[in-house]
Amino acid sequence: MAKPRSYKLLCPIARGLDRIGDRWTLLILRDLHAGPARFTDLQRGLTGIAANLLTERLAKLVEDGIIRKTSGPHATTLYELTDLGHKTQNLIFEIAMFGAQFPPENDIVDPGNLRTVAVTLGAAARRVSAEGLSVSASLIVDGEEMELMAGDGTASVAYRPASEPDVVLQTSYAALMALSEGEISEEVFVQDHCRIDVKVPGRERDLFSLFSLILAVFRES
Amino acid sequence: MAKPRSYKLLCPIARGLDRIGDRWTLLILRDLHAGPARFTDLQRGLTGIAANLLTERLAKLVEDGIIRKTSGPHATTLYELTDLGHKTQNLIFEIAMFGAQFPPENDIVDPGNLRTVAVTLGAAARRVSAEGLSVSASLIVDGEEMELMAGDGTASVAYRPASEPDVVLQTSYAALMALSEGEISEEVFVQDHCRIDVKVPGRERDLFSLFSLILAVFRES
DNA sequence: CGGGATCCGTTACGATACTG
DNA sequence: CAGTATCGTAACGGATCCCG
Repeated sequence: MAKPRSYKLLCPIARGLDRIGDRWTLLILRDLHAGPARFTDLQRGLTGIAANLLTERLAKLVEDGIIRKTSGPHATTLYELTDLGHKTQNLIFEIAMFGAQFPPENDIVDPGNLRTVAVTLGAAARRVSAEGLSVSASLIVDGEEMELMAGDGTASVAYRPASEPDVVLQTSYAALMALSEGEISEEVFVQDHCRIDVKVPGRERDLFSLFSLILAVFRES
Repeated sequence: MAKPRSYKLLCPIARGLDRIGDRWTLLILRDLHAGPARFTDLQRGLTGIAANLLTERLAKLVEDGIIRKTSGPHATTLYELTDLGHKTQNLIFEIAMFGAQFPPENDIVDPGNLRTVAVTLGAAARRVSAEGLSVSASLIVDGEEMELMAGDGTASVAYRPASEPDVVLQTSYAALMALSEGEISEEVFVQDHCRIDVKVPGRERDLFSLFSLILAVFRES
């Protein structure tokens, strides 16, 4: 496989970049933070990464002990983070906080799935102090289901259908990004860009509060 | 300058990587966290980055508002972080924490200066709870002077000669890395790999305590 | 000597096509 | 679904040259 480029420096930053600094690598890890994924899940989430590159990156990540291959249902292969891989959590969050300060390109290409959304929201949710909030919500973005939860002072987002949600909130990726960019207010978002189905009356207020807190995480960057 | 490669994704992580994800870019920022630097300071600290690449990276970082050019003494040009650039602090620290877990390559090339050391130590020092410690030390690594301070519960490292140090500690880059890798103990480090000159008796104990705390930051990764 | 610009061989990437 | 193979293009790396 020919040895890849390396900085060959003793510096821990350079050593880290030698493992995760290649193009696409951090985005692959980003998607895996949403949970185990198949080759094609990753390929779709990364919008057009060449198959050979994805193969190469995955092989190197496995070799470095950052991810591993496992067997999923129907004899499929799944990739998942190892303990070492999970330690990129904060790192990826910090990149997201930094990157959120820059405007997007003019010609955006849409991802084939929304693992990115679950991961970004999840990273922010983990920083939120959700004291006094209690809600289990199903967040459906462009048809993809995520679970948003708050309780015991902490909040989290998972990339999977919610079980017994108090509130079901449907929206679009575009609206969600417009909200987080500050292009639309929370009021406009709720009024014009959401379909909300309250299963347990009153809990929608906790959901809105949680949304505000998550947004605040990005603003404070 | 031909538009550079971009992920063209809306994801904040991808947007961040579009600015700082290119090869060398994060290492350039790393060195600038030690303070303003000239073109050649950076070139030396990065051990063999091609001049055209450094030029290109610096231009893009300036364009994105992450660094700026200023005038130094003798009509020299200096590069320094903007406010936006300073926000990469945590990001770089997280990479260092992650990277410290991997072994170095077999054939290491030595950097031309030790900005990397000041930045890495400084990032760790900032996380330390230095309650009860008070010391101002001159840390001289392979002849390069840094200032290590603790007081008011916080600690810091600066890439500049110390003014009125309580303790002067001379050591080598190799010994320092062996210590942080756990290859030698703190006792062996102090005994065999340091020359210590105590100006204010007793303060050397605070310095050793501070060293222990900084090392602990890396171990907990 | 500091701060680049230019040139050119090598390597990595990106797109498409193809296979078990 | 999960990759491999091929190939044109873009980026990198090293060296040389230029200018104040």
